[in-house]
Amino acid sequence: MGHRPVPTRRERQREATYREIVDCSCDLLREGADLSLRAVAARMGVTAPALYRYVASYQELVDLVAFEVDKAATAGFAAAADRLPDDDLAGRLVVASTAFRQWALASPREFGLVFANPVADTTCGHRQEMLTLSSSGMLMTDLMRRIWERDRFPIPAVDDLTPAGREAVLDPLVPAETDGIAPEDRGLVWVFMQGWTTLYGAVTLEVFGHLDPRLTASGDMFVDAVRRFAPVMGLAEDMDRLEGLIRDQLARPFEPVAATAR
Amino acid sequence: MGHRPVPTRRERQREATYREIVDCSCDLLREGADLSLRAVAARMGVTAPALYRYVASYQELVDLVAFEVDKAATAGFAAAADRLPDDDLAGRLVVASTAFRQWALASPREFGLVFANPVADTTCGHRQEMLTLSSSGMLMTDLMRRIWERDRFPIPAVDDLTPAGREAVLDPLVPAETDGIAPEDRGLVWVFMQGWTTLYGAVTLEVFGHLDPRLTASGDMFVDAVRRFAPVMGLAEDMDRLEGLIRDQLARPFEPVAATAR
DNA sequence: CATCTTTGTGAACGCCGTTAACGCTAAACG
DNA sequence: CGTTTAGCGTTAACGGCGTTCACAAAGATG
Repeated sequence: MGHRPVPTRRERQREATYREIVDCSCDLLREGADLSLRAVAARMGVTAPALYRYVASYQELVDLVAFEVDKAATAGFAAAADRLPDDDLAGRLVVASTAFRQWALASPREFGLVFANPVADTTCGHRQEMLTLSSSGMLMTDLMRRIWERDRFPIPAVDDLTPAGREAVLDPLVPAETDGIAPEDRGLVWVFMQGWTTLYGAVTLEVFGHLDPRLTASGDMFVDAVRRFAPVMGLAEDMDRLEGLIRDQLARPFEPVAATAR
Repeated sequence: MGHRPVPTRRERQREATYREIVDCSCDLLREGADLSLRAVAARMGVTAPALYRYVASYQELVDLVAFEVDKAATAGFAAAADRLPDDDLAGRLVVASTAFRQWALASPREFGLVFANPVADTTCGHRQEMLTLSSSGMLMTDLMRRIWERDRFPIPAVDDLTPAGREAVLDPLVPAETDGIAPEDRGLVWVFMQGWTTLYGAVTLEVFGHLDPRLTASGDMFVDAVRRFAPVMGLAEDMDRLEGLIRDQLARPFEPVAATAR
């Protein structure tokens, strides 16, 4: 299996071009310009139609960039969590979530690309992978799973879920880390979704400017949302300490992890 | 004051044109086409530059349409709530919220226009009105306020809020119905915001396709989100009945209220 | 060598927002 | 009443966008 079919010269060339496309796109976004085939092409020193050898349409470029942006941002969230000891799982979770919020507020364009983009056609039969492009979602759900494995906080019984809920947790569309979760414990996946709903809601509200700017500046409503969700994961007792960690993370500017080669 | 400065002929003409612009824009959105000055102009039997006599830019057209779309949609939510007795405030609230969700899912383009639009510049000093364009938000907060006036469910004390929270509830930017709320009861406004965060989050998540389609189809996660918020408003006891109302509303297709003349 | 595939180019099409200079027409004014 | 003027619409044009197509250079393949 892993015998890696040695890339031919052309294949390497092609992959390098792909990376250049993504890099130029990210540069454009970072500079506040808006993403366009022509702009990317120009920056690469190439004409626009050339890009059609690599992406089939503008939308495909957007999807490609969104995927990479999400991956890069997630690395940043993980790095923020790494400031804490390995065994402080709850701390890592709230810090990663806070880093997510700060990234979103600092890079609304990128956030919109990844999370407020009409994610693929709902009618495209091939079991739309990347419901959430998953990279960042995965980080959070993984931490939640490990907290549960340690604390065994109460989760809904699979039989108590609605039929659609049962289906969704037993055979999830998002390719999360659910494989290691026993069928009878799949109520945990429901908690994943509750948490994701809460986090996504709080952050999106702020990014789109539908919250009082003073609260967005202070982060108080975000903290409140986390506080209200904490009991679901049995973290009520720990919450005062956790709020400290959140506030601490809120104080430092979000720093993206440097793009690693390869 | 109310002596209505009888509109001159020109003024009536001008206002009629404004309405035609909005109407044509809505038609375009409804048909799945995308909103553009040229398309609107063409549909009006006019050339594009003519529209610049009415809106200063494309963005201004978007804002104008968003405002009207929100107003019209809100009328639909209110109509849905009107299917219930006047004194069933909690029922009206959940039904209106459910209608909001259904509208959003049925008209994602319009929803995006109103609620996922980089709402004005945050740097524009003039105390950005319409943080949420407010029409629909107003409907919900009004119902919440009336429920509280009747039930007096517990609300946070103003002094328990964070400094930014205090400022935000005492001198709110959103021109809500807060005027009638005594300063010492302004903790209620905090509950408004919590509710808005929850509702906005649940709906946006679904509209942007970041939830398992089976759950979006069944509405189970939406119901769950409402269930988790209900206790905050002291509606836990009533929640089984309310879920019935939600499911009932989920079953009927959302019908926009017919545009009334004037 | 000849052949075929891959990758880029230039020109063009149709759409977009926006600006400018120019008429027409209906209200406003003396 | 006639004359002025402000409001509204026009045509023409600019630059930018995604996208298509026919074609040329360059690389890999036999």
